[in-house]
Amino acid sequence: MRADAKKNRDHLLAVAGTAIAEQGVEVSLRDIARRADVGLATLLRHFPTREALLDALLHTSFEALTAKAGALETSDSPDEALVSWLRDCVAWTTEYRGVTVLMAAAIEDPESALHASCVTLRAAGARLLTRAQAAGLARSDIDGADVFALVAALAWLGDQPALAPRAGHLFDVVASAILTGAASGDAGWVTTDSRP
Amino acid sequence: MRADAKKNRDHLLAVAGTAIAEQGVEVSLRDIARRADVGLATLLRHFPTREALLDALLHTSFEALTAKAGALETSDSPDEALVSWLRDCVAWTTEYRGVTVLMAAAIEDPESALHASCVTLRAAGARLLTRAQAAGLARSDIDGADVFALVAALAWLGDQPALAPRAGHLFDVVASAILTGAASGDAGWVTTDSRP
DNA sequence: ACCTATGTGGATCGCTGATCCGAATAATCG
DNA sequence: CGATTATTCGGATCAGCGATCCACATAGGT
Repeated sequence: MRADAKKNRDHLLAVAGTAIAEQGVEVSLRDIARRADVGLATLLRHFPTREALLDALLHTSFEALTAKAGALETSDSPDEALVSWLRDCVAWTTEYRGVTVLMAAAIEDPESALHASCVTLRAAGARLLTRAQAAGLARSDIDGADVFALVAALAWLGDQPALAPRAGHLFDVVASAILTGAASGDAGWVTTDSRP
Repeated sequence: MRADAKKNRDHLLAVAGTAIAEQGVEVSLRDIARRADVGLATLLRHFPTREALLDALLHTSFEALTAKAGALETSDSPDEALVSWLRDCVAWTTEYRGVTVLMAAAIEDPESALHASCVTLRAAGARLLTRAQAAGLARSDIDGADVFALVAALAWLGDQPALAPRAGHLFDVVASAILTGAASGDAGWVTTDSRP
């Protein structure tokens, strides 16, 4: 890659990160190009679609989440491992308002630039789920795709200004449904807030 | 209202219903106007915003759901009443792909044309929840807003092509979390599908 | 039959992402 | 170091969106 091209690419990624943090992933690509003092065509050549831009931007985040899942696979409490990883996933999406919709669309679209990352993430979650199920700590009538969908739904809640205040509490509610709660019926130990 | 205006208004509503059924609530307003052989300005004068159009279109559905909730309030099993009404709500949204996002935005925006309908719906659900809680059949650490958010999240799942196949099953999972399952721990009786 | 208040829709605006292509420039070769 | 070539750039343009304006048509009461 030519030096000026790489410079533009890196600069665009930096600017896109800022813009998305401010306005969410649906920010105007023209805005990003303007703020990077670059033509819109240049942005679109480096990243032909919004998904391609996001994939480049979120690649390290995806890797971090996947790595964390790998580390948790040897934890000695598979239920806590699963729930804490799911919580991390939901928490991570809050940094990229609107990303959930794109990921939900990408998981079944092999053409999407985000497809591979989403599939990897789902597989990582599935492994944690399977381990918890094997230990009898998670209900057995769900699979990795179910967990991915539940996390997506909870992440979407966090994206909706009117519903976001409930997202944390509802995560606990849903977590209590995933776990079989052999220890405690209301799964109080995963609760992070203290509403009645 | 002048007779020709009313004719246009009714015709627009009919055409909009068809178009939304085909393409979801984000269908181009220009398309609706075109298909109704009417200028875009005419559509926008009758319904200044997309929300206003939807409110007019969905008004009878909202009334039906609210009425059903009222009827269920005298049911002799508050838990079944709550869950079956929630299921109706989720099922209803599948007829209007994408409506969930608009409703989630409207519930806290008094300016939205959909605001009143959403608030009414939430209140109806809250009454059914309170009744189930009073009978000790629903967990006590959630309120009407939580249930509204959960239904919205499940409805959103049904809107995502990749996640929709799981929506029915995940409704049961979430329902089992809402109910205290005094009768059966895994709330198997609300399950409608038979996946392992 | 007229007259006015009401309704209409083509034209236009600013915005979106997509695409084209002449101009600019980095990298390479003589 | 200078010339050549392949790459990159970005202004211009296109079709689409919703919003708005206003000259024109017409329904309905007088």
